[in-house]
Amino acid sequence: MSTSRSGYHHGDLRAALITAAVESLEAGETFSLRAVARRAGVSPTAPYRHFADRDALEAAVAVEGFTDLGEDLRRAAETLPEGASAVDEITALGTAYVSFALRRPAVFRLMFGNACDDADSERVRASRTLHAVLEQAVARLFPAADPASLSTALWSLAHGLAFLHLDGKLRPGPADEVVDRVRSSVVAVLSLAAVPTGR
Amino acid sequence: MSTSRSGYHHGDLRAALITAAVESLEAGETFSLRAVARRAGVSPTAPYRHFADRDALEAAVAVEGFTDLGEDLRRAAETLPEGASAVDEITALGTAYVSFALRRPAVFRLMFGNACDDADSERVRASRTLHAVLEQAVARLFPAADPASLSTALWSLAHGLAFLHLDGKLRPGPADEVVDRVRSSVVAVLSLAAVPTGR
DNA sequence: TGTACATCAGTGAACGCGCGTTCACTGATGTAC
DNA sequence: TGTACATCAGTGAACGCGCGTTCACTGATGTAC
Repeated sequence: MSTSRSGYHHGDLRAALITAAVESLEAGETFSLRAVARRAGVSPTAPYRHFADRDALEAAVAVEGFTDLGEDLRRAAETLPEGASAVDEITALGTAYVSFALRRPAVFRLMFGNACDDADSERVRASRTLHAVLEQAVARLFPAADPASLSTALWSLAHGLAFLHLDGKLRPGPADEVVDRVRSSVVAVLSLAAVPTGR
Repeated sequence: MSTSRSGYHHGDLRAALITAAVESLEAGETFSLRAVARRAGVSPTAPYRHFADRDALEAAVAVEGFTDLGEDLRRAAETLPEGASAVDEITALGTAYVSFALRRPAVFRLMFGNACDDADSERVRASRTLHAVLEQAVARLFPAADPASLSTALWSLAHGLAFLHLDGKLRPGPADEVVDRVRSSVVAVLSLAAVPTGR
């Protein structure tokens, strides 16, 4: 593959289109093949050399999003201080998840906001990888718990926090507050079992 | 307001349009003012007698959605058997929430899938009412816990479960399974505090 | 090293579509006298 | 009770828009000889 930029042959238009799509989304535009091409400085039909149709481009953007989110989570787990507790680690993962959603709302929506039933697409695989990573972390941190139920519950907690913030149902606030809210949600839920109930 | 159906004057087109919009969404169509008018059997411009623009109609649909969801939650809380535990009640509320999302996915998405920053709209108020109802239930069921943190956490848990099912990240399955999954998520999270960790 | 040529990766005009919205209009309704 | 008329709630033609996609095309590239 050539890397020259003659102006006609692009070099790596496929990657450039995905980047342009992400930029376009993050600029608040609605996703459209034409707008992406425009932003990449290319004719409206050029994307068809690299993607079968609009949906294929959208799927590629979603896959990139899942990859990025996965990296964020990995980084969050790696940069924990020595002696961090299990709750610290879960909080760190949850915070990374919610932060990603708030930092890149349109990409996050695109990743999750589609039914996308084609069972074996790269896109579905990317989301399953994410789930597996979380499940392994949960199994390691809470070896006595049922990893499937607990990872589903914790993923849902983070996912719900993310979307409720995104949709303005919970006030977004500065970055610090997000950490606090994630932590206090985790703590509230974890300490629940020890607390007397109203019945 | 007249209730005759002469064919020209509709009677209650406002309500009919909201109903048509809900039907249209539940039929899997993308939301559009023209499509809604078509479904209501009325010209494309008739809605403008009742709604300022497309967004106003959309907001009205969202408000109706919040009302319906609120009723579902109230009904779920009322129909609990005698002697149900706090966990039973939380599970029932969560199940009602997730069931609503699965039964009416497009309406649920419309209710939540928009930033909608106009702070004082009926729409925002409807969603706040929902939050308040949940917070009261939590305060009653778990009087010793911090109601704000805990209700946020539990709302997020249900909301995340709903969206992850909707988006195919967790397999939907039959209705029974949803109850099971909500219950096992709640239980997993509640019993976590009592379980030894991997650190 | 030079050249012919196949292939690749773009262009740009054109298509049909459904959309939101405007406008001047008109049929139906209900009220004042 | 009958009629004139204001108001209300629809119509339907028209607009401009951006979209996804097709098509025949052409410039650039790299390889075989």
